[in-house]
Amino acid sequence: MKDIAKDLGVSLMTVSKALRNHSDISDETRERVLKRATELNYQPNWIAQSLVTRKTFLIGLVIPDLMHSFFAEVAKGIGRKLGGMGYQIVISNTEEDEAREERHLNLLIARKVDGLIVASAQRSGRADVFQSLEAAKVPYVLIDRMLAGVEANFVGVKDAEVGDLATTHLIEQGCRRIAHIRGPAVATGSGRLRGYRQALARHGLKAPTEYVVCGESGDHTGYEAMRELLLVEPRPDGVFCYNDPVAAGAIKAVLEAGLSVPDDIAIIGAGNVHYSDLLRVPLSTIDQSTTRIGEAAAELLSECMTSKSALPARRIFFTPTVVPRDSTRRLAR
Amino acid sequence: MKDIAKDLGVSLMTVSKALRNHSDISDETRERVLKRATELNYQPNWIAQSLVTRKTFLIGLVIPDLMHSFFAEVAKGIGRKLGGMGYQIVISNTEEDEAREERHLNLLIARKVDGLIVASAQRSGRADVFQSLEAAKVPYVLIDRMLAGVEANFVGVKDAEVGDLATTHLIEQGCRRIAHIRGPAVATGSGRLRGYRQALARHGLKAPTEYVVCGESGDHTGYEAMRELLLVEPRPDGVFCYNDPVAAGAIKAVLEAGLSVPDDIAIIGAGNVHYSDLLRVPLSTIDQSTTRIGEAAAELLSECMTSKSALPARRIFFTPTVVPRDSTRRLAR
DNA sequence: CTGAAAGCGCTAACAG
DNA sequence: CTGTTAGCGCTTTCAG
Repeated sequence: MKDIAKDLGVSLMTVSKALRNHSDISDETRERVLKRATELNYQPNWIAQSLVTRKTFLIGLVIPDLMHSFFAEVAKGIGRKLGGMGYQIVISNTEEDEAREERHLNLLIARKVDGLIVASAQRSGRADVFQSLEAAKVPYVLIDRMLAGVEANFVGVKDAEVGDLATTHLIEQGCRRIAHIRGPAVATGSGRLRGYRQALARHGLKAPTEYVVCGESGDHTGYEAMRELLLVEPRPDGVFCYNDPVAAGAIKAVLEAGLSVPDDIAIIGAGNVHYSDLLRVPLSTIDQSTTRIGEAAAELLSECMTSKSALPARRIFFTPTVVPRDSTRRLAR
Repeated sequence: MKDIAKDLGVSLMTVSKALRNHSDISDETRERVLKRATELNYQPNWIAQSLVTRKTFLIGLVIPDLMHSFFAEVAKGIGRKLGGMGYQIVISNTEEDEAREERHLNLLIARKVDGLIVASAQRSGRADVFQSLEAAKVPYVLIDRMLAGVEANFVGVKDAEVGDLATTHLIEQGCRRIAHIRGPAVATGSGRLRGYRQALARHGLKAPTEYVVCGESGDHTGYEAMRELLLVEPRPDGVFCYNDPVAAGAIKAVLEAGLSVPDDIAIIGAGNVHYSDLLRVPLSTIDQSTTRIGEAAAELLSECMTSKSALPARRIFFTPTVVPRDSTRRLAR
């Protein structure tokens, strides 16, 4: 900028204004400045700019697992929406680790991101991290995983509803001994479990405690958990899995044991990841409007960032729906 | 910082030095500063810091598709390695669009990232974008997709080798009419095609031009391409697909047509994405050491960023290997 | 060991 | 319409 100003015999300010086409600059001057700028291949320094404007055009995206299609899809939706508005995304993969998440969140604050979108790995209760967010006045929106006791913007589905829907679907397909491979102790994990129990209760079904086993989040854990479940007597005839990757692993275990999906054991997941339809047995699942979650979160955040006064927290819930495929298609009833 | 200095009756400089535990500060002063800093919950402002030190601890990661497991896995490897060194990753999803990539690259430069890792969507030849990188002196390393005519750091595999390996595997399994669903016109796409042709030639096999059809990169395109291929006479008995998602889509199309994989048509992909084993038919594929690509790229970049003098460009090639699974397991022969 | 001066590259606010 | 002044929050350099 200094060079341009010198070359053109104008002041630094004139250049600055011309470059951002500020109103009060003559067309002629603006032209000259712009011309010289491209000649010199001038690149504005965002750092300096950020320092004075207090705006970085950086959004922090904190998620537990990039490899999980669900989050990758959400990330894509966010990137598209926010990218169009000139923001860039700094991503942080917490690998489902609370301490790591806290560290990264603080780094992002120190970096002065304009906003934050978080699918938190915090186990229920531990919400102190978000205190610092409030203190730092960084607008943020939670996605997918609600945090008990945090009054914050949220976009996602009601977890119990997902569990209820999935379990009810299995019951309608004629399953009577329904097991659940549960997820981590975050809101989604415990909410889906609650929904599962609720659906069973409503239909007067009981499940022994061994019918709820612990997966975590990946296909590998689904496989292991299912093998465990296969040893339980009486053997379940339906399994609701925490998410689609877990369900995919579970299907593998069932088939390996020489049993059929869905005839011996019906399986349903949650999340409707894009490759569910291509699995060993096309997977029935619960759709959560993944892409729209990302987009809605982006929009909500953008409103928070634009508005001068702090807006009241809003919660946007999408309605989950059953996507029936072969893995629960039972002829019998 | 100003507050701390005032409270303690020392100068701003003393605080600054104490905070970064610079050598020449008495232990006592340091203690006092640190104590007061935590009391006030002081958070350093990285922007101001970056402006003067010319270091942002930000790495740009430019990839064509976050949803593709391959890139998600690479991203994870990079994040883990570089995250441990204090860097954060700003990600940019180009969606295989050259113009978009160019725009994002320039944004990242303006943002003064310390380094760049790029799986470029540039079609062969168009390498002018990377001129600006050189001009801006941002260290960068290319991954997965080499760029003709760009003398740059690279980490990945030799594309022709992948194509050759896959095709040869099909031949060894007894296939004689081998088709190829090719990828986009980037290095990986054309390299794999070259390898396919090379393997056919070596074994004295011919393939009519209709045996090479165009997919792009996703499972949907694989499905469409395969349907097209099923109409060709004589029908192929083996198909090498650009990547695993494409192969997954292709399998779906074959099964839908009432044919068997691998008996009627054997199928092999490339990339060894983590769910390959869970597909309709467990997918044979070519492993490219995905995670190690990410890690190696991160290490290479970190060396470039650390070294004061510009290092000569290095190229790291991993050796691709066949991962045989059911989709090519033919009893015959 | 501590501090004063100067400045990173840019912009807000106001004066000419 | 153009320019001056005064910083943003921090670090580097060099003198006490």
